[in-house]
Amino acid sequence: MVTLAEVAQHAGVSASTVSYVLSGKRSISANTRQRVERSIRELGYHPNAGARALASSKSNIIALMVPLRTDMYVPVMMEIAIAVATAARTHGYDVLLLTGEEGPDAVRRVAGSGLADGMILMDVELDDERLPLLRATDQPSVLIGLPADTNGLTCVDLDFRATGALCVEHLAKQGHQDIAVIGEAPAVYERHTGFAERTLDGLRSRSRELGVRLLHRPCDGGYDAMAVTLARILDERPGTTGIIVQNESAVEPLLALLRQQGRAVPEDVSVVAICPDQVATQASVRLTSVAIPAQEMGRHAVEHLVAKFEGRGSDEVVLIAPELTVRGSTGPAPTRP
Amino acid sequence: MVTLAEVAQHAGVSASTVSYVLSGKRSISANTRQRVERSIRELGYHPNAGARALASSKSNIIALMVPLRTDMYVPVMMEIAIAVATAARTHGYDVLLLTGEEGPDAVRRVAGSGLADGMILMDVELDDERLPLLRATDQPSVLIGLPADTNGLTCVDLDFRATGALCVEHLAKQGHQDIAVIGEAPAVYERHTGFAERTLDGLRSRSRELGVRLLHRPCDGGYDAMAVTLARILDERPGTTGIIVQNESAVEPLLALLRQQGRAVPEDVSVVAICPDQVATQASVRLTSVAIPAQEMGRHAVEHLVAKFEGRGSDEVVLIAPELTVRGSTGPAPTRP
DNA sequence: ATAGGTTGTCGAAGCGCTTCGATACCTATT
DNA sequence: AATAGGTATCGAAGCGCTTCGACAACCTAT
Repeated sequence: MVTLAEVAQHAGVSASTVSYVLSGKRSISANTRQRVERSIRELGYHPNAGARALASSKSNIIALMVPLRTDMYVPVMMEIAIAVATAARTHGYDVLLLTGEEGPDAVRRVAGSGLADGMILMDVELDDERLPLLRATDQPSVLIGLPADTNGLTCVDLDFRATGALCVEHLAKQGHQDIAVIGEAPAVYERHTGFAERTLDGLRSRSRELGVRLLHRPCDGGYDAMAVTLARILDERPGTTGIIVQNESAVEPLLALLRQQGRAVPEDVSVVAICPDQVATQASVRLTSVAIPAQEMGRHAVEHLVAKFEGRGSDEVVLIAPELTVRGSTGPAPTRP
Repeated sequence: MVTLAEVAQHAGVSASTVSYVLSGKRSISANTRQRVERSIRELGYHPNAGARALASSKSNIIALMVPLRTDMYVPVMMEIAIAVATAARTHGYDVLLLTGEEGPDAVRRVAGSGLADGMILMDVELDDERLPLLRATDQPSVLIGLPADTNGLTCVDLDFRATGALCVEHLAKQGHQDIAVIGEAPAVYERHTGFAERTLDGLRSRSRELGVRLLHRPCDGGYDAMAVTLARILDERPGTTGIIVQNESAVEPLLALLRQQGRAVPEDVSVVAICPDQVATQASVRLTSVAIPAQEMGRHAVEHLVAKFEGRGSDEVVLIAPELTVRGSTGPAPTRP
């Protein structure tokens, strides 16, 4: 294991000089810099992370807390996690993966031990139990998702309210009067996950404004649950011509069932999905959808956190504007007989 | 920030005593231990990770390298990653998330900086470019997946060869003579990912032994690709009565297409999937399947790595025996007219 | 010619912890 | 009674780095 001191000796300078070459915090003559850099290369030197952390009180690590649940939105979570890791590297940070398992204790452990310089929390609930701790330790942090009280917190999320509104608008504009919403699993609502409720909020208020009728039903993933939910919807509102789905694992079952019942998409029923683009383009019908911008969310989260490290951060809520991509699954409402 | 020294002072003992209470490496009287533990609680002390790493040359961190690609098997990857993180915690380790982005350099960086005590590599290719480096730095490591040359390496994986064999056996036992295999995306084979080739190997040799005919076609995920692939298969082998799928994102499209063509599952066609249980149970037909034991793989990987840290590790290849669960998608081959 | 700035380098202190003797006391064993 | 072996504790060194103050060497402006 090569140390700073060995590099210094090899280059014929003092240890501090090598350190300054590495950090650039003091000016170094071109000559010396080159000699040092050459020694570093020749000896294959890598600074020791622990020593660095100890001396500088900076670990260059960002903790990422992902939910333990694998019951929803897994690909999106994964994409966000990877986006976070990638973005973090471009700023010189590594990412520590914490699962929800430990719960709030993880916050305490990380903050207390100086393991990470800050943390990013995913899957934030409206009244998340980690938040009081986060506020107490003044650990720099960014949330992906929106809690009920965002006071003193920095949050990044898709604007799900606007997303809901956008979906309704798109269908209403095409003449749909009766719209059904197939939502997340009931458990998601029970847990008071913010995004689900906000989407619903956007859906409801916009449909009220536009004077269209809206029916919302939570739905577990999978074929069987979907069959029950769809039957119930069509029973209650036989005139439904527009469907909005917000549950990745309900998308394909829904399309299969519609097909099976002889309802053509988009001629008889229009379908709008809120899901990653990959799902929308790979489904059996190319779906008109609002994408979940996982990449962008991950990148934003990292950038805001790094900004905080550098003292230029501000507590703010960043809502990413939704974008609706029209594909083949929506069209004008069929004229009533 | 509370330090060891402060705890020591508060408890009226020396710093080293506190350290020994924490590590248990020397005997401490019950009395002293309790006093120290009380001080620790009262002051809310957390050992500083950096200092600890520096002094002990142990970071208590495991690096996990996940593939950057999100084109395949994402939920499985995620499940493994979470299983690794969870298992690591039970052994007192945290997990550092590295993306494939950096490639082999990440291995060098982590090994050189002492950031992690060892690493777990996922999505290992047959001739993986990270392996030479791994062998050069004697960084403790475990691979999830199997490279061509496992010499000097510890690997954990599902026994995909046995998996292939098991699928063929199950179908052959029910009288199926013409079996089609819908494989992973062509890109996966081009990349020479071990598991895909090993599955194929198992499928082929067992079908040869059992005297059944086998047709293998790679297939991208999604509906359109599946339609093309299925049409081609049924064109070449109209008598196909058994289908084995090894591509999560082809499962639902396949079932939809079969339904659409009036082929009943399992009366006309039997389908066996190689996929996580969740996919098998949530599909529109409850699928007979061989599960990918993500949890188990993650746990095994961690345990072997920790064993290496403690000097009781051995280089070995752990192949997890596949288990086939019979659900509703397979049955006796239809009798030929 | 001199005061005042820059620039480039060094030495030393110290970050918070682990760990290796050393020491002091106590209990068995001869 | 003298010795050996345990047990419980302390002090000090040192892990590899960052960073501060000092200082020499050189500019520039008066």
